[in-house]
Amino acid sequence: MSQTVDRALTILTSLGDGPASLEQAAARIGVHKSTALRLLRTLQEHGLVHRQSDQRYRLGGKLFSLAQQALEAIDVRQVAAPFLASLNERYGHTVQLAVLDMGEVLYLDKVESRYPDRPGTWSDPAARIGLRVPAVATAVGKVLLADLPEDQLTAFLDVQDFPARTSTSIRTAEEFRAELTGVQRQGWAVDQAEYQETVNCIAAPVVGPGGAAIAACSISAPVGVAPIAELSRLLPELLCTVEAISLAYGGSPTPRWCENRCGAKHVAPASHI
Amino acid sequence: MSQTVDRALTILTSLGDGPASLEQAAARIGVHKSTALRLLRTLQEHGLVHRQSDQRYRLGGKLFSLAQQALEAIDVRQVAAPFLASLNERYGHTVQLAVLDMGEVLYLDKVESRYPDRPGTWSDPAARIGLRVPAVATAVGKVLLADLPEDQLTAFLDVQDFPARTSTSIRTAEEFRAELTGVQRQGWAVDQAEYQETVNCIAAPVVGPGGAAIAACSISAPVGVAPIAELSRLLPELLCTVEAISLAYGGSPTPRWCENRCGAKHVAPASHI
DNA sequence: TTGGCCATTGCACCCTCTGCAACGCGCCGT
DNA sequence: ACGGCGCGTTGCAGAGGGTGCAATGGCCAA
Repeated sequence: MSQTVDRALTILTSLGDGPASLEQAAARIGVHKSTALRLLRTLQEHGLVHRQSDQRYRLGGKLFSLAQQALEAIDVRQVAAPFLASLNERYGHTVQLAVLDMGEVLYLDKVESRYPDRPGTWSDPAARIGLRVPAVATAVGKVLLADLPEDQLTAFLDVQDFPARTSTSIRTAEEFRAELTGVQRQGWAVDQAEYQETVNCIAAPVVGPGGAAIAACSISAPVGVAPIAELSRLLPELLCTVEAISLAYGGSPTPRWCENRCGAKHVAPASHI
Repeated sequence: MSQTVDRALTILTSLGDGPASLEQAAARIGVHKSTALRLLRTLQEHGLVHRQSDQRYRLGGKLFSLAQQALEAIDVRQVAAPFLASLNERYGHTVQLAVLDMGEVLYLDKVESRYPDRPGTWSDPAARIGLRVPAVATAVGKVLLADLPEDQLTAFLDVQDFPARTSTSIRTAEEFRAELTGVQRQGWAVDQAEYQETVNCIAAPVVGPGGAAIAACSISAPVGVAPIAELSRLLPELLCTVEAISLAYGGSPTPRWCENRCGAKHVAPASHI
């Protein structure tokens, strides 16, 4: 829409691939050096890029504060937090909250499993708050995609490829559509080691006031800790939790496309004030 | 430098204060609605802002990936990580790595204390990776400011105020300059509950190839766990650690302004591959 | 010292950004 | 139901500002 800003943001994004000199940065987006210089200067003034001692540019520290503020602005997260904690406390598995953002799954919150196989900090690449993962290979992704209107879903699947991440990965758009149909019928989704060979996952949608799935909540565990059959036993609990979150958020208890779903009694969140 | 980009980034920053409608966003930076619309659209195309269901704009999910990439691009962090872990393992206190960014201290890494008084996750507001705190009230800040060239330091102190955060906070620029002189002489800094009433801290600089302090490493502990005298006993260990990090990073063992400093033997980092 | 490389600056052209005004749309009150 | 109101959106003409070229400056290595 705005060429100048577009170029500046393209440079910013390109710096995500690693630091770059002025010439490199200019070459990456195909503009003259002097143009890139002005854009980078402006980005630098705002702290979004940083000039290191070797004069190369890299992403700046302001991004941390913005990311933090972005997280705080997403209010589903606030509402869901105590429910996630409660779910984690009861079974000890990893509980996550995610949304769909620009065609990818974006993790908003995470309560770490009790069996400490991974530190679970920022630097943990496995699953981190703010992490983006492909939607088609995860249970939360299926749940969120199942809520998309038909035209958006079609547009999305058209540009999507289905790499064989694991032996159980879904490999075609047709297969995935069939999977989504099942998700819509039952109101939840499962990921049987489709993204990571060693991790199973079940997910269900958080429904907002408009009846749309605004987020998804998942329980995941290493296959060694909980095989899919055992994880499935927690399904009623997960469904109760997402219903409770949905109601707390002012939404409907079930997504508009869900035809039937187990209706267990609601579980109050742990007493977090 | 570039008016258009500057306005776009100003809008972006202003969204950190909370979601805003188009008119509000336009008013915040004092431009016409249509101008703000185009800027916001461009930001939105790049995922830096998100338009929520009530049509208001808020910070977008792309910021998470950028923040993550920004963290990875800072290579001091990679180099220092095993040393920090080692230091934490030996004494159990919180160990942090920080840099100076836009006149503020920016925490790059943190190894949590073993005494679990705080969860220490993203949502922990006390001290988080990516958190920014005022430089004049922290030990790491003193160490990093002590390395600044005189003119930059003067410019910095001119616009700096010294609020009384705690009873021991430094209150004037003169007092702070005196403190810095001491820091330069001894090569390390201390924070005796100057930022938070209950937390003491010692810090020392990581020195880069150019002889400048590129980062600072600190050990901190609640006053109840370790009074300042006890914390000071860890000073030799801290100094050894920053020397080792500096050498691993290709820098000098001591900062260019450090006149004398205890020279204990280097400690190898824990065997992280 | 010299050469090359890269960041930086000055400048003229003209692209594109801007603000205005008109329009569309949903909401609320009468 | 109607009309007014508030807000987002669009088209357009003018000019402010962005762009690329070319020249300068500074740094490092040969």
